[in-house]
Amino acid sequence: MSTAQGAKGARARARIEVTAAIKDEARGQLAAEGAAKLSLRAVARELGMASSALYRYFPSRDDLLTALIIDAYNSLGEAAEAARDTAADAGHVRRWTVVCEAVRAWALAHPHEYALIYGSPVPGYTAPDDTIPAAARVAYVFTGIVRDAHQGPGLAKPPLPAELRPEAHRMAAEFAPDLPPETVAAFVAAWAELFGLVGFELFGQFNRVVEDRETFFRHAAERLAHGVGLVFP
Amino acid sequence: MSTAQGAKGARARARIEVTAAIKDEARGQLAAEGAAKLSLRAVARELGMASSALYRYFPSRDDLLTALIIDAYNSLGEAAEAARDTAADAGHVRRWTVVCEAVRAWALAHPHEYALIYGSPVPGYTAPDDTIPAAARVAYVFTGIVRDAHQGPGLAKPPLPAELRPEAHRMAAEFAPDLPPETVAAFVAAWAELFGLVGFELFGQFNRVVEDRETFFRHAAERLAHGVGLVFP
DNA sequence: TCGCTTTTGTGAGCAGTGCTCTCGCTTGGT
DNA sequence: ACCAAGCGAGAGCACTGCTCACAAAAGCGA
Repeated sequence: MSTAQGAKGARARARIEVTAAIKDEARGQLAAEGAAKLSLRAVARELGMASSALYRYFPSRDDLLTALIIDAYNSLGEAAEAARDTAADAGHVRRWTVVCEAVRAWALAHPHEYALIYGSPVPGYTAPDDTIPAAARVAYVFTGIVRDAHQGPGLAKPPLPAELRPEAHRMAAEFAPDLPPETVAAFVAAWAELFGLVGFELFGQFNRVVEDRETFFRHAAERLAHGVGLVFP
Repeated sequence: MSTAQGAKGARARARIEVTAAIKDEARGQLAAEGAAKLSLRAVARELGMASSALYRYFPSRDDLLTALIIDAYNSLGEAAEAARDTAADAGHVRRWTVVCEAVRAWALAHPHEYALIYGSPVPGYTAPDDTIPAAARVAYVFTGIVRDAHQGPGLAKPPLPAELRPEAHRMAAEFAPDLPPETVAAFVAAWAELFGLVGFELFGQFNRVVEDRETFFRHAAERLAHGVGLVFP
């Protein structure tokens, strides 16, 4: 037999350990210098291994980056979920804005990671499929709040122009059959608009324009909540 | 004296000519492959000059990039202005959405340029001062529409929470003393939110989510107009 | 236990990058 | 006609992502 250790052979355990070490070091460089300056050789150097050895774990630099992208999505998702849970028994609008503020806070704390996932997608044009579930986590937190409001008496239906009805019905049928189509359409827009607010602040578009960004953002988020139909505090 | 030619000596003319050629070639590479793959050496190669000669015109790669950034802002600004002029005598909401759609169309037509200016700012953290006036052009088109509505009877005042009043007054005093503070605050938010919508579509966040993006965007833009207080069609 | 295959790690090497420096040539102004 | 400034060329440095042939090492069936 063998060492009868934890599980699945020491070989496999070492592999995931080294993989994690590489990602950690890479994440550090990403946070410090940005995705553009993330260098495989520097990561290998810091880990005391030959640069070529790193290719046993990630077939290319882009693959390392997409791994970091997934981690970033999950980190942001966790932050959003944690914020939702701390405000579990507040009103719907309050819960919405609390999560919005958590997203903003995460972005300000991890600017380069945020740029990696919501800025220009550096590698190719279309995101790899692995990123989709991780990316959906934040959105899921928001839809959960909307869903709660819908089950209680806290959701007003936004107006839905006739021209947009087919698309709204399609989106609702596919992603949230239990929610009114007008709500789903309004939510998708608010979802994108929220990240417009965060991105503008983070990428310097608000420099010399918005000063008190904290309160500005909070009220913008509140207006987004109203736009989705969240009415009670 | 001199050659009595067009102006300021042939030397200077040649310089701006070569500078333009470099920018053109660089813009081509940017559009084709993205900012990450823009290579000074490739530009020089394509122009038939030594790569070191290029440094007579742009002290560094980042300087070339910021030149392209300014050009991109101006190109987007021109597109917005042109759109505004084509709808000169439509209602305020219609003019607003027409300009929004022009911004979106420009972004879809120049994805890498858009990513360069509204995606992650690649060079440093703060944008060079030269970019500010160019960046303001688009915003100025929108404020022009809002101002027109304000001078006519087409502008409703959005609600302004007490907490946001100081900031709204400050922004209004600084940028648009002729507009109500509540309008200015709502506009700044709508401005950022608009680019959230465009960015999400362009960067693939709407993949598998929004199908009929044209009409989805149009109505989202309309709702933004209403949020700012634009009421008449 | 032996032997074999698969997995890891190594170092050299290729093609490419941004950028610097020195060297000559051309040009503009005086 | 001279001299300084501007401009282009080439070599070179330090760095990058990535590939390849090769050597240890670990796992596993016999």
